[in-house]
Amino acid sequence: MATQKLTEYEIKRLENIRRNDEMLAALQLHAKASLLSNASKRQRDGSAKSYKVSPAKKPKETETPTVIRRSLRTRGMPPDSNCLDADSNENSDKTTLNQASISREKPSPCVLGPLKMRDAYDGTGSDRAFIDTLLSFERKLKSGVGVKEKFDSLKVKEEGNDRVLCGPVTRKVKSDNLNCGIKIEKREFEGRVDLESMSLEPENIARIMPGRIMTVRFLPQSNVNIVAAGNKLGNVAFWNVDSKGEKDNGIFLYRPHAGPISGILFQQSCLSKIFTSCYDGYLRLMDAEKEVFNLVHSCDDAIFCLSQHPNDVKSLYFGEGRGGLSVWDDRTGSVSSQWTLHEDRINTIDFNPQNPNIMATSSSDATVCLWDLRKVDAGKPKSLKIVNHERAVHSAYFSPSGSSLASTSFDDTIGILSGVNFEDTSRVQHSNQTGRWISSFRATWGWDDSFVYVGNMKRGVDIISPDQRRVIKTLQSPHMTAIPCRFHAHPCRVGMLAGATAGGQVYIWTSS
DNA sequence: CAGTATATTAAATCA
DNA sequence: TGATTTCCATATACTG
Repeated sequence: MATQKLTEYEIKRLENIRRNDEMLAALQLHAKASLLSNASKRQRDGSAKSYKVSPAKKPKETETPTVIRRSLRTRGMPPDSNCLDADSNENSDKTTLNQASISREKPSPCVLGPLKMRDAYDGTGSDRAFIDTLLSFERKLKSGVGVKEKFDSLKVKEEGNDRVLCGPVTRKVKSDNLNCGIKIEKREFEGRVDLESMSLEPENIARIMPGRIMTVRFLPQSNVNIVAAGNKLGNVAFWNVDSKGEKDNGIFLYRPHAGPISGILFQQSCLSKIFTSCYDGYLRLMDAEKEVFNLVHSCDDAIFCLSQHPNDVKSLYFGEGRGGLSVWDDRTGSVSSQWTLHEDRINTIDFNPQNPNIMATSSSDATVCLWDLRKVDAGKPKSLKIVNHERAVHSAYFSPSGSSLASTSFDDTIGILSGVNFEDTSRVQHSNQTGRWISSFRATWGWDDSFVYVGNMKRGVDIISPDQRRVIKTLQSPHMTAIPCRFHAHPCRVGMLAGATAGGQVYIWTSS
């Protein structure tokens, strides 16, 4: 065919253009370029991407030099203030409810070294109040207040007064018979939630950032309702849910990264330091004391997930590239271990609360694996157990007691793994076809082992009982105008559930 | 088999 | 209101 050669040429060319585009983005020239161009042109930046290649649309740049990403990394650009297009951005969206003064522009992630929070902050005013809030928690922690609080805000409901409640709060588990070394003991829990009382109040809804939210996390502190979320554009936003009517409605948006945020990690022991990971290959540490996003690690591969060992908070575990898992040691400031555990990207890493030596990974290679950290050495890692799904697995989380594991897969099932040695597997049918624009669903545990929460394509939150193996209730609300796809249950507050959408909204369900 | 092209999907934005 | 754009997800159907 005559067009064949042309197509190949086109492909090569577009690839060059794409890489050039990446370079431009990294160099922060995009923002400047678009500032130079007409303001009405709302940064149609993506015109040169390889999406829907139409030969008619020739980008301006014809001959693009090949640019090596590597060299950019090493070129430490100073955190120049002009990184951020100082768009005070017409505050036209004064619409309903809570809205941050969001610049819907693409962010301008820039700095390849430490990044001052002031420079990363995207807002008209000051983020002083927010920083001070974080520091006040820190002071409180140091003075010993509130460290051990858990589930203090809500008394456990009376037993048996609700037919919907079904799962036993405690499980009978024998602690012998450990043929694979997984020891899960019985544990009492009091995180029982009254599903019927869960509601979504309009004031607990906010659009806190532009773009698709990848991850949402509560700050792990009782009597504090702050969520952090990361989106596809590399932004991290904080929302103090209780500061209504205040400036910016308590929403603070930062731009520390240049790609999708794959993980946000609060540290129970130090609330002023927050880790973030990104597809751009960077691991940053936001330090509210020093008011900086430090660059703690960078790699060439994308970081797809981030987790922290419960008993060793100095060890960060993150999924890197195709099947890689790395451990970053905060003491030495370097990667201490690196394994290839899967054949495709690792989507989540989770540790068993009862036995933190047991780690679960979920992967796009359609498997969930359990690992014993004591046995995963430098050699060829061998998993304790493999759970096979039909398609990519997007999450695998241990239940609060540690006696179950819930995995969510593109094969339209949610897998439940339970039993003394996790020998029992069961499946719950659930449609997980999110398509391209909605972040994949991840069944997320609540406050005890009774339920997992997972979004559905009809703008609802399906609540699944692993014991009954079915959806027992769906949270719905006329206020929920988009599909909630990522969730987090407040670690200290039973019944408070955050759901995040592809449009930057966060819904906070509360229980009376 | 490795690389690639494409349909799919929802929501924000644009005209 | 309707049409357009988003565009590092995935499975499938292709090509060389």
